[in-house]
Amino acid sequence: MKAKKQHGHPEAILQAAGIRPTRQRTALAALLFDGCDKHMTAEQIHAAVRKTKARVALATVYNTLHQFTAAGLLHEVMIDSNRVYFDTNIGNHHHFFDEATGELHDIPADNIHIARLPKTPPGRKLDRVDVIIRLRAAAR
Amino acid sequence: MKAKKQHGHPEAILQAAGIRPTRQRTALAALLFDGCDKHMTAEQIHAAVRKTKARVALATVYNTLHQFTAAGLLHEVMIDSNRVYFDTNIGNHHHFFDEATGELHDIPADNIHIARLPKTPPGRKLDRVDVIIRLRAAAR
DNA sequence: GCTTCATTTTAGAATTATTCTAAATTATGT
DNA sequence: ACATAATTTAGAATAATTCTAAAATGAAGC
Ligand SMILES: [Mn+2]
Ligand SMILES: [Mn+2]
Ligand SMILES: [Zn+2]
Ligand SMILES: [Zn+2]
Repeated sequence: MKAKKQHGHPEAILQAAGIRPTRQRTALAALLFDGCDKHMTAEQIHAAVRKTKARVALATVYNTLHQFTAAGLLHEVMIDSNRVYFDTNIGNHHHFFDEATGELHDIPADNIHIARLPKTPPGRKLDRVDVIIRLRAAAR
Repeated sequence: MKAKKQHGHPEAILQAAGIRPTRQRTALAALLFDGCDKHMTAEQIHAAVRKTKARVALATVYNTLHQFTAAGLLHEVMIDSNRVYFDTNIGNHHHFFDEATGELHDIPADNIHIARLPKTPPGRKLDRVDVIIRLRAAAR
């Protein structure tokens, strides 16, 4: 009754993405695509799936997250040199990064205006523009 | 005859930053603060200093880079989940990241206009805004 | 120049996120 | 059911970084 965004059965999402819905992939999809935006590390996702009845090896968590990313179901966010966050919000948006807690929060794309973007160097194409607003604990 | 930006003797730079100019710190400062903007990883800096007569342990490279960063002589740039880049350009600017080569290139701050920045959450203060333009090899 | 004490450097071990390997399991097509 | 391909798995391997505890160096006082 509170879920944000559309979300179908995990199996249907995987089918639509051309990924075979195995037991472990379905368990991970159910966890990730519940309609709420999430930013989680592989370890966090592994811990979360462990709390359900499903058993999924850490290597499978990594494999699956990379497959989901390749299929466009997730985005990788690299912000902290020693963790990758997997973002279930695949729309155009930016991030607050709270350095105190390591948490990421979304900023809708239209909350930030970027103008006069320099043109991309020759032989390259623009992949994406990431804006990261880094936050620290306030002075007092 | 071609050096960009001001740069004094490495020892003077360290003195001014309140860092004791030891042999290894001076060697690293000489390498980094030659007036040209650089984006290098610890391993790259270690390799570069090895080519000079100076002998510096990798642990010392890491220690020193962190000290330089704490003193405001360098900025850390986290873009690639498995390397930290140390940036000698400490002014306000942004980056192109070439995913093909792993190279970083500066974008002057006034080449990008950011408007309507959302206000920082309570209890937090804005540390910095990083804009990363990710590039890939062009289609053909 | 020596002695002393604090600071710095060092080699190597440890840590941690992630990837790899090769074998075991599971799913699919017949 | 059988054969075959895809997936999963445990554990080993890798790689960036940090830690440890010992050795070297630097500053200060004599
Ligand atoms: Mn998080
Ligand atoms: Mn790593
Ligand atoms: Zn997000
Ligand atoms: Zn830069």
